[in-house]
Amino acid sequence: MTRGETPLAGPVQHRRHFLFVIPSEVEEPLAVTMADDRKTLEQRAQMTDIERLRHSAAHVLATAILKIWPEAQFAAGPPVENGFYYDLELDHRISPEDFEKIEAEMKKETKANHVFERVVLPRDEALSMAQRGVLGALGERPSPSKFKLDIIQNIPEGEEISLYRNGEFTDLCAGPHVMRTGNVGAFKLTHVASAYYKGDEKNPQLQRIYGTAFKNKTQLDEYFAMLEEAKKRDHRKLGKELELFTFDDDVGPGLPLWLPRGAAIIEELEKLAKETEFAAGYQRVRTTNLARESLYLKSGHLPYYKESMFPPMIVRKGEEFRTYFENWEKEQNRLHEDTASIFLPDIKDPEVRAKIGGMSTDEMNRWIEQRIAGMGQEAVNEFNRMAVDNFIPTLMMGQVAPVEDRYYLKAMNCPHHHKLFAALPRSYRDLPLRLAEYGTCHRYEQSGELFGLMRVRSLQMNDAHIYCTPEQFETEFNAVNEMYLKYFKLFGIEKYLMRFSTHDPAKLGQKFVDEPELWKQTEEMTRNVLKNSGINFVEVPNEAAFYGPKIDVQAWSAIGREFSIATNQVDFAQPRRFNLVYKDRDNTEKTPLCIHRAPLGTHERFIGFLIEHYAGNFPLWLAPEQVRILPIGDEAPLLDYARAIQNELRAHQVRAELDASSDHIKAKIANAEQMKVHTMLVLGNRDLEASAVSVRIHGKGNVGARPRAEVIADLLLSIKERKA
RNA sequence: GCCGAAGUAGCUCAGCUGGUAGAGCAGCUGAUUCGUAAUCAGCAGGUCACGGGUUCGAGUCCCGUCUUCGGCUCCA
Repeated sequence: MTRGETPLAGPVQHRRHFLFVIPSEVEEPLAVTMADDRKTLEQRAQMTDIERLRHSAAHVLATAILKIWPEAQFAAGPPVENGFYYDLELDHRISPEDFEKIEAEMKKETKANHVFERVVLPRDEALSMAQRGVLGALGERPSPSKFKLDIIQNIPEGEEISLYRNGEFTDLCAGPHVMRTGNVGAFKLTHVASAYYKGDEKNPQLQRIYGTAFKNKTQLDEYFAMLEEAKKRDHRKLGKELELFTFDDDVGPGLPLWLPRGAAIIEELEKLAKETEFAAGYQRVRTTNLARESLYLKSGHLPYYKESMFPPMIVRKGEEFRTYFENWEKEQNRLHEDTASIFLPDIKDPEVRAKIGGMSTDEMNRWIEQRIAGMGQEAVNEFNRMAVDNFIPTLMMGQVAPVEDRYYLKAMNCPHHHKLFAALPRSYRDLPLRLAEYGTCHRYEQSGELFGLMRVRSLQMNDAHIYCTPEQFETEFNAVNEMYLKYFKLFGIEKYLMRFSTHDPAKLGQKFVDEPELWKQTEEMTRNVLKNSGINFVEVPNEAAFYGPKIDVQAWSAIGREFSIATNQVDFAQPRRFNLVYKDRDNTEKTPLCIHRAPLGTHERFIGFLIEHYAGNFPLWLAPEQVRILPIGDEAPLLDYARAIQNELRAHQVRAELDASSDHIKAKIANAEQMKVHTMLVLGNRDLEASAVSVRIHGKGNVGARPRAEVIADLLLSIKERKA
């Protein structure tokens, strides 16, 4: 798989967070997916105006680069979400310092206002042009346009081949383009990155020059102003400024440490989830962070998911003894055969191993003597000679470190929860059984994938597994979706999308578990639930998990960053792997369905999302510091009054601080505003005399003085109701 | 993991082609007693990410490591 993404059921996903994952039996070949996904000419023609403009800007960029470096080899130059890029091969490493020079050439090209001319031509002619190096070039060149050549060779027979010209520049291109280069009104190169040709690391590595383009300068400026604004909301920046979390090299990459202010947000989310789930009939459970290898063998996560798990902890020195064992096994002599014939079956027999495991050294020696009693004297001598450094450690392997005894940090909670299901005899009366846990999971994300709080190696999910009968499924699934919607409403998440991934009946038994009826049934029910609930969703065929249909929940933060908050999945395979059963009405044992769900995803990602969503201006109930009391001056009676108010608030679990510094009131306010404290209570002698407090709300300013009791009551109500 | 860039005080950053490490904010101390976004002064704060190398001399040049950031098919 590319980029070491775990081979999961379903396609490789970039910057996606997997709630939990079960490997497919058959890894999906990537190449097939690519072939399937090739865009048709018709699809290509469907470009929006801005995409068309940006695609043309990519041609202008190529033109400019060729003016400076005529030998550059171009690959693909599409429009992308916020601009365009062009991939090229060039010995000179283009750096941002080159941008000015390139942009100047681009400017010349747009000033010249060349027409974009489309030419349709036969395949052999296109091939010949590529051979002569004229595609993606300003004219004939000594070496062929190799990427263009490759692209032409991959164009299906019968599909029209076209090229576009602007001035001296000719490029293989399906189009479409704007009329003239002058239509590319305003542009700017933004960054340079690297990319493999066709995204395959076996292919040459190319330089990717990114830029953006707009109709005019005003729109371009607006775009960059928006980017500036977005930067201010970046959760990494705000996380530091607001003292929410930190990373430390000694702790390790991707392992966030939550400062008190950040932990306060976590506490609130936990409280929210616990209340909501309790009301919805969930039960809390707690499971360990570690488990034996055998658990993950049973769940099927090993070896498929191994790459994404931290390497195992091996109890005692199993590896070392195994090496002895391997060396010993390699010995090709009579001794080997004799001893092997006696001891190999012993070593491989778990019962014998367990027996040896309980022996003291003396007992073991006696046992060995008994086992070799039938051998000739010569063999016994030889055996004794090598027993000390070879054979006994080999046996001890069975005693101290069997191969199975490895422990892994858990990467998902489901196997543990399945064990809890299995811990008690279950009847249909126990279902649905909803087990919830804020469990800490560890995943070995690739170093290049780590990204602030969005992609970490230590994470806590607001996880739960619902075990139910097929009859209960629809109600349960609907309830889960209701919960999602409730949360969206609470957090004011307006832009979201649920991607409903279904199976392809043609791939049953390969990509998808061979349960045609269950697939049909659960997909139908899921579809109904989605339709009836008015949820914004799209159906994505052929992208289901191996074991059942799933829903990915995507949301967009205020700065347009996409978040895959959670996946919500149906699973009818894992309960079977774990032999989970309940006794049904008819006294037969049946396997439950399992729904995996985590509406808030992980603390880490969700808080990252919230930081950007609120730009750090959290609503009162979530604010790390809900109230700060700011006395005007530091006279004793005033400070006593301030402390009394703080104590009263704290008694009601309100996160209230007191600024008793010698700063002037203006400075105290500035400090509190900077830390985005939600409510500031300004106290002067006027307030003291009137038993009042002056309320100032972050972002709103002074809202006036009111009686102390009234203000406190309002604060408590607002927190209790989680008002926006 | 791969490619590229970056790492200087708690934070934000300056430090030119190698020549004794700097500012603002935060911190500490003192003064200031101020009614809604920054009162004044003084002090302290650094193994220039880490480890090697070149050099009379390295924050600066070279190599390696770590971390962070931007990317790694939204596809002629």
